[in-house]
Amino acid sequence: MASKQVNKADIVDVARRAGVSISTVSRSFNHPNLVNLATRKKIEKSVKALGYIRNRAAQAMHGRRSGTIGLIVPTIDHAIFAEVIQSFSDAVDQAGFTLLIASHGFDLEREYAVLRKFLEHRVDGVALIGLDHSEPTFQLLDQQAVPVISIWNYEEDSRISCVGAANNEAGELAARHVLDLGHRRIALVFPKTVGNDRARGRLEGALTQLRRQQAEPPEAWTIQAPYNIAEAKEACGALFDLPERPTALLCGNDVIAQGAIYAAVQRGVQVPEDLSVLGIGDFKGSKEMEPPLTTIHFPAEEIGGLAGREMCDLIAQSEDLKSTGHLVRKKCQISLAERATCLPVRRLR
Amino acid sequence: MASKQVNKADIVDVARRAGVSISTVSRSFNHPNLVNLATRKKIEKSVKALGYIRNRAAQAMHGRRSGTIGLIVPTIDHAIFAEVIQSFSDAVDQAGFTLLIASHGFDLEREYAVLRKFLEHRVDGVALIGLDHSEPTFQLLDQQAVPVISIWNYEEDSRISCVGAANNEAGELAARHVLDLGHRRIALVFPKTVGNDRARGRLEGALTQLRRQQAEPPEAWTIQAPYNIAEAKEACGALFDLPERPTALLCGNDVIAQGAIYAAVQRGVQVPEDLSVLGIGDFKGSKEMEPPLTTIHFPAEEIGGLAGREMCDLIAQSEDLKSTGHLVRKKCQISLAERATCLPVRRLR
DNA sequence: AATAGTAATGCAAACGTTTTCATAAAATTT
DNA sequence: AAATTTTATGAAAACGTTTGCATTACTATT
Repeated sequence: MASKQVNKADIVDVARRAGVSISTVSRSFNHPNLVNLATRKKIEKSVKALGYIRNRAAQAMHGRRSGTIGLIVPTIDHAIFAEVIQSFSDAVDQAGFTLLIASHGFDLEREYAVLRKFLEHRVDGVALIGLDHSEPTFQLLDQQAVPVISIWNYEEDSRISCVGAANNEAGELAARHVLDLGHRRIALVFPKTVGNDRARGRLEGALTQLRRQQAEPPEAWTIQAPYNIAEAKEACGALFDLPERPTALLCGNDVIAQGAIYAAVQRGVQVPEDLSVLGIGDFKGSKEMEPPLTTIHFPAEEIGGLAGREMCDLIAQSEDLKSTGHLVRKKCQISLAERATCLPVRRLR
Repeated sequence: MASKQVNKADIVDVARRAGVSISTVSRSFNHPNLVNLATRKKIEKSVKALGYIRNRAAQAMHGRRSGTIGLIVPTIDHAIFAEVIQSFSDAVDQAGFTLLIASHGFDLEREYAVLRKFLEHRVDGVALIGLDHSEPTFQLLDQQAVPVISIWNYEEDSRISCVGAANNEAGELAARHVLDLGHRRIALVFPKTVGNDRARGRLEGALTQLRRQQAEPPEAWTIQAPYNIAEAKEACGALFDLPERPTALLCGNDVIAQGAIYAAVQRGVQVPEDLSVLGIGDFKGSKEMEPPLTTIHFPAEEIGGLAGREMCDLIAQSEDLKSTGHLVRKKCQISLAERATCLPVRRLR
């Protein structure tokens, strides 16, 4: 209530109060070394007194960068994305950028719409999750020539720059582990794969490996579960109620694995004695579960951080526009985190 | 590689190509009804052909709103914030706003810095978590007269608008429940309370209630654990190794409760038979745990959504500046979610 | 047929900066 | 002491929009 005609101070006011021209004020922000120390002090004082805050929108209008980066994710509200968002955010924050975030709920058309919105705001760069995007999305990115990076997936022939891991390798690694433990009766629980190259890659990798060793699961043992504990628990429950039970369960991610384990506990199925469960992802908390979850470790924090820094580099490069549009691709290593939910299969019972 | 002199199209180009003035083009975007249908079509065609994307930075410069809202959270990477961020994001998205997000890692000075950054970007509104903020933060908000809302906490005499629940009530409710079950040997595990009014409120509420019934826990049974499964598990482990063990454990939030249960499982302590555990928050997955966690339900989604809509209203009001700066406060109801981790205390053994 | 409205458009100022160029003053070199 | 370089500043154009005002061409009213 106290202040009423607030919000007004602009660079002109600052200049007037300091008794200098606006050029000098602007310069004292952007190239302080070009202005006399005494003048700078006066300006600083004036800024303080007026509560002046620079207007980046006005700066951006000068072909200067907006200082923002847009991040588009399927959803914020999942352990794994939250982690990657956090580390990406920290990385670009450190470089002085401000992060715009939007989620599209696994809908590629909404992704396109969000991208357009971000471009209206003149983001300096765009980050997306995964490599599955609609054709219009790719075209828009190309046409606007905005620096772009894909997080989470690595593919050697990706259409845009990417920082991530190879999901098919994760699937393979997972399958190999349970096979190595002697399992042959293996079930698969994966999320829907359309428009989700992460899940698809993992599933394909796993299937390839299983086939190679003649352990492809029957139809009834390949089930779908969304990325969500409650439904995963339910779906796995149904699987356990089948007359024939597998000795090992390969899960598309740790959340599903968690659901599977809860479903098992509920039915008195002992993990790992009666059933081995393997996750993929190694989410926060997976290590601390009881029993600690055996899973494929994805270095989410590393991926997010690396992607953030790479994004900033890409933007810096696009500045001096000699950048011939070469793509950068970084592959992060995944690894098996052997913990307590997998056991060698019991000798022929 | 195909496109090189891209990125150029501005409103002038569009106007030229369509054979009209820029005013007309601008109008056809902002007040379509004022321009002839045929002209509009021509303009539309020109826009498509040139791949023109409006520049919001330039719009914002006209005193128009920037179309952005800034959300500042302690951290993105926690179940509870992720949920509230998601619903807040959805709500403001729906109203056409773009969300700027930054985290401060529970550091109130960084919070101030982030706020400044957001103000440079001329966000139309700011949302913060909780009501604990530094004095400079409050002053800046006041001085810049930017619409602001606090998410998560309700306080009837809050300094800024707020949408949330009363954390002290949650603490009270939690304490009352275990007391009602007959417990008297009750331990408390809470996160650090400095700069965190959520935790503080809960702890105070719980203590008040316990004192009222002469069940205040001894020093050794009031322990601190960060908001993090691994460390919570460790801290609770230490508690369980004490010679005297409580019969009930009141946890500052569900993550800590989860950690506590894991620590118990690890030591063969049966929950709920040997130990009742009560969480606060009702995070995603708490219901699905085995055993399902008894906890105080916080309607995170409701709070986030409500806050988002309220934020948009606040912005709309500040437009017609008759808004006499009155605060809005909304209290969301919490409730006890009785599930399986609490049992009445055994009769005098 | 003259007048008053209305609809559609254009012109130019404004928004808050940055930056190029010009200039004045001070410091350095001859 | 004159000439040159350096340092510090200001004036003004530019960035891409929106919008108030002016203008023109119709349409409806008398």
